[in-house]
Amino acid sequence: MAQADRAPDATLRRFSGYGMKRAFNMVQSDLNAALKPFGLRMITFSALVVIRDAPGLRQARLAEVLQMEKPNLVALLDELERAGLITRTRLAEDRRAHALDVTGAGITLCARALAAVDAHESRMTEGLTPEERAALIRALRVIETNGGET
Amino acid sequence: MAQADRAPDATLRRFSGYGMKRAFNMVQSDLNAALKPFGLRMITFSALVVIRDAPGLRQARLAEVLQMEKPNLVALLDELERAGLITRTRLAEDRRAHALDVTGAGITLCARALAAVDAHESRMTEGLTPEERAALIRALRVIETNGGET
DNA sequence: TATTGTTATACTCTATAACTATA
DNA sequence: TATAGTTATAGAGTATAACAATA
Repeated sequence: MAQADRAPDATLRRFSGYGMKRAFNMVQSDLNAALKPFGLRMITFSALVVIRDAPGLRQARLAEVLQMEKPNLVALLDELERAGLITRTRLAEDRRAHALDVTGAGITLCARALAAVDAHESRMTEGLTPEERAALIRALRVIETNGGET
Repeated sequence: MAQADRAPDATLRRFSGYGMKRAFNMVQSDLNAALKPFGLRMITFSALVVIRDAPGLRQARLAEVLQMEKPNLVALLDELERAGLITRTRLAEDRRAHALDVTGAGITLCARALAAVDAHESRMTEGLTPEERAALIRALRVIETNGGET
């Protein structure tokens, strides 16, 4: 009878990682749906925002910031470049490197996508107070930092 | 000068989903490392725990609980069965269905793996008070629920 | 007809090795 | 010799269609 009342995943619910995976699955599908009208995915959106906020940065640095391997960045940037949202410019001071910059069209799209992602964030955190949302983001950062120390 | 002080991903840091992805990446790699000595991965561990806590449940139900597609469960259960941790038994009342159960060896391994995952959880949430950890889990559940309503 | 478990398959994400051109 | 970007490739994880056995 205690057994019947217990959710089958009650043991797993005690772990923050389980809740994170399930919550993130929801976030991911809602976010990708929100970005689809702009021709963006979660990862291309992230790259676009970072390049906009750090004009001229190199690919190796972008890979570092977004915690991805350089090879996986290539197709992604090809995609953004083909869409006319960013440019790759060979640097005069080091002709191996490319400077990344957002085009005018990219800046416009980035701003509109950001508004859509703000709406997505509001949807997903509905029911949380601003303080609870801030505490969530802080707690996630603590976990990220703890993991990075390994 | 304001620009120089700003992290390249400061705009993204305002979104809980970004923090969730980064935190979860850390959780996932630490957890998989913690489970490796037991021959388990995150997903096989989760399945093992759920089967232990809900003996006799069917594959379709397990897929539902773990939010995965039935075809993806097959290889996973083959793996647990080959390792001697679970059994699949044809049901007399519905010979299409399989009842899933954990073996004695499975129960022992499950208990030991759970202790390792508890230690992992402590590592990852170090620096958070018990109240902050509870609030994190609650906030993640709110987000999961908000997503499910879409 | 519908459902359980299964097979086959494809698509995304991620990780590594090795190449090229520059330094 | 080392580094930036690239190519090729392989492994997870995940999603869908369709099948055999059973209801």
